[in-house]
Amino acid sequence: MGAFGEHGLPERQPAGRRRPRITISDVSAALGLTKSTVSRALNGYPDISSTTRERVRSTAARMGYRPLSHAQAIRTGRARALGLVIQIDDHDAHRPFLADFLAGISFVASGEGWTITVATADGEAATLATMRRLLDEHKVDGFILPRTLIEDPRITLLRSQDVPFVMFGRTRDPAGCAWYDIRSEDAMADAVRRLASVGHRRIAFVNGGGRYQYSRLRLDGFRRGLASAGVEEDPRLVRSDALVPHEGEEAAESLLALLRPPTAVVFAVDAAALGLYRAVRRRGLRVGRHLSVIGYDGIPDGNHADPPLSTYAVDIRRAGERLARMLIERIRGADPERLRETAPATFIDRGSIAAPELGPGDLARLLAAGPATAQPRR
Amino acid sequence: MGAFGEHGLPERQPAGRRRPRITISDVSAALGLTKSTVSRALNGYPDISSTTRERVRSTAARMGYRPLSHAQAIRTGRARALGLVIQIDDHDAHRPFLADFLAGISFVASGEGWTITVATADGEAATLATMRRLLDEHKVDGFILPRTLIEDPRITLLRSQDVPFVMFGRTRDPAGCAWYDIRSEDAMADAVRRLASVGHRRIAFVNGGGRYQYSRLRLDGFRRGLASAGVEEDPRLVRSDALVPHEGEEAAESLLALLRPPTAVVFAVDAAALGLYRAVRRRGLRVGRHLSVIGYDGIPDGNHADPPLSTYAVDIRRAGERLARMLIERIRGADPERLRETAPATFIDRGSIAAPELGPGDLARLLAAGPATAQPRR
DNA sequence: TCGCTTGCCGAAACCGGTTTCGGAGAGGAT
DNA sequence: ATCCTCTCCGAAACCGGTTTCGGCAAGCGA
Repeated sequence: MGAFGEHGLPERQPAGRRRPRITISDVSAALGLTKSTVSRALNGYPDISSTTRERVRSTAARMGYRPLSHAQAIRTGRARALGLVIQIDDHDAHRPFLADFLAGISFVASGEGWTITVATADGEAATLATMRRLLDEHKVDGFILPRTLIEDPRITLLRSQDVPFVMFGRTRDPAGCAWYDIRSEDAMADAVRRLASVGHRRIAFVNGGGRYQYSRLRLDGFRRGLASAGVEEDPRLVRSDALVPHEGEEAAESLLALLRPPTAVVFAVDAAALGLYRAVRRRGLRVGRHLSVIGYDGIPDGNHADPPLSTYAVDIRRAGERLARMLIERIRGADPERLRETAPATFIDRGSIAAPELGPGDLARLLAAGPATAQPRR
Repeated sequence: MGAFGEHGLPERQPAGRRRPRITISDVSAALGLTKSTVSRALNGYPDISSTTRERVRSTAARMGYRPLSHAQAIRTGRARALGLVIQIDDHDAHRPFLADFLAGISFVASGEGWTITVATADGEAATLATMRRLLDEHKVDGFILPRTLIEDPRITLLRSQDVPFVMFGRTRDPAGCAWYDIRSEDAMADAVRRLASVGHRRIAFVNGGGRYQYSRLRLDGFRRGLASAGVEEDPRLVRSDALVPHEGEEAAESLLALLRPPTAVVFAVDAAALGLYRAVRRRGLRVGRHLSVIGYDGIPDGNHADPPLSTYAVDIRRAGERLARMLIERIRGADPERLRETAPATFIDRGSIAAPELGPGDLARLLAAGPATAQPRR
């Protein structure tokens, strides 16, 4: 009795009958303790006896008490929220997977009673401004940084403010950084080896954006693949900055215009690889038969190309899960250098690669014949 | 001088040199007023003289003061956050556009100093539980509901708790509901008229999921299109519950197996329409030539089909903007019945429709010849 | 001139938590 | 028996705001 006596019957229901939350005062009153004791018990302070601690824990749980995160935030400064700022002007192969990525983050965050605050921003400056605002207003306790750059101003900002963060991707200067990343460099190397193993010797590489750390890694992987397959690298077969179909198409055009064109092309980005289809189709040729292609990312669009694009799929939901887990640990004080993980991508063969039907010479002649010979094969 | 005297030099920098936020006390001290006066001035209370109000406003602005939303929330119960719960097991044609949707919401929300809290949930029960949790913890002030159902338990929940919300889509019982929606029913009618105008008389319709309100509307639109084109409806040409390529493929198969198959198919969902391509290709026929197709949604995948899928595109960023705006107004007390908007979708002709080359009879004979005649046309 | 509104602001309580400080009581050593 | 040290909890301040309440002064009518 009297547990709610101090409150004078809470009949202040705004309009709807939301049941009135139970507060820490309710719990303390029910236990005959003070708020401070309950608070310290629940937060594991050492000056509370284990008997009391357990008693508090169990009745708090039984009463369904959960502290109001922003009421705590006002004192502790921590909102129990993970921040994610998505730069929309940016190319982002992950965009089709954003829902999966969020699902992974949300799954872990919800389990820990944390929430996710997302924002979008147009341009690098706006991204930084948004992050600053979120920090300034204590809306988030840390950030997940998608698509890290070789030199990333976000990292500079967060480091200077001493704000916890985890990166999806690596960066040049890893000091104090925690990350989760897919070893796409291994995928590139694997792609080259696969192509070489069925007979390709002229293998081209079309890379992604130069500012991204992954581009550097994937180029390295491509070269490693060539080396391990015993194929000498030909610099004329390398292109870069192809992120969207249009750019991929241009790269493909310039490759096909070579005197000795490649018989296979490895793309660092699926979306760019789809551009090659257009170039090939325009010439009346067929991907997979006349020209082998491998992409990376596993975007769903690739499934509907003809033939479907062979690629490396990324488990992006798991990436979200791991990143959320790591960020929470990081916020709780874990050493960032201990929070570093990578995972492999998975090859999916959908039919866009095959043994070379023609040598580069024959292919060149076929191409030289021009689009004229190759009209709509309807 | 002395404006910060009470504070005794704020040298409590946690670790990084985050500049110490300026609080309402800083502002009031600088003005020689009390916190309460500053608070009421900024919140537009009538018992503050307009001179004082302006003086407070301007110095607050000059000092860069912005109230801590969770400090206000503890008293007001409002967190200045918009909630978005994404049900991931759900089919969602909007998924590829999630980033755009968020961009729209974020653009408006940021402009007003609000934030977005997103969560994902697996299944209807989990969605409701998540919403309840967010409400219980006062994490959000209202919700944007994507993909509304004919009977939507989320609406029931929010109505009963008197929580503000806006729907992306309509619902059966609109009492107390605010919404933004695309008039996809008009798009379906337009699709039929387009097909009829180039000579199609046997036009099929493959609808989406039966629980969604949009399915009901799109079927109505399809029928309206037939009526206005003077084509009699044939119930054998209507399918439903096709949301993904696989289901669309099945629907296409059963339509093509008819004694008098359609010469054109309208799909309520792009993703399902892509399934038809597979069925048609397997028969050695060609979309656009032998069978016309129109989809809806404007998903990017459709661009890479061969021929690209003609469809109706939705400006989903704008949807996000409008919904955010409406939700904020709703939270501020606007009448929901006043917050209702619809917008048209835009037809994009990419080449998957044409005048019927064959009558249904000829098409049937061609189909009856079986896939044997129609092997890989490589 | 007096009393009564009215306009305007300060004082203080309050929201739901956290954290500091101090003291009561138990136990051990002397 | 006295003193000292821990252990454990209560009291109260605090975080950064909002809101209630009351009072002072000016303005007004009588």
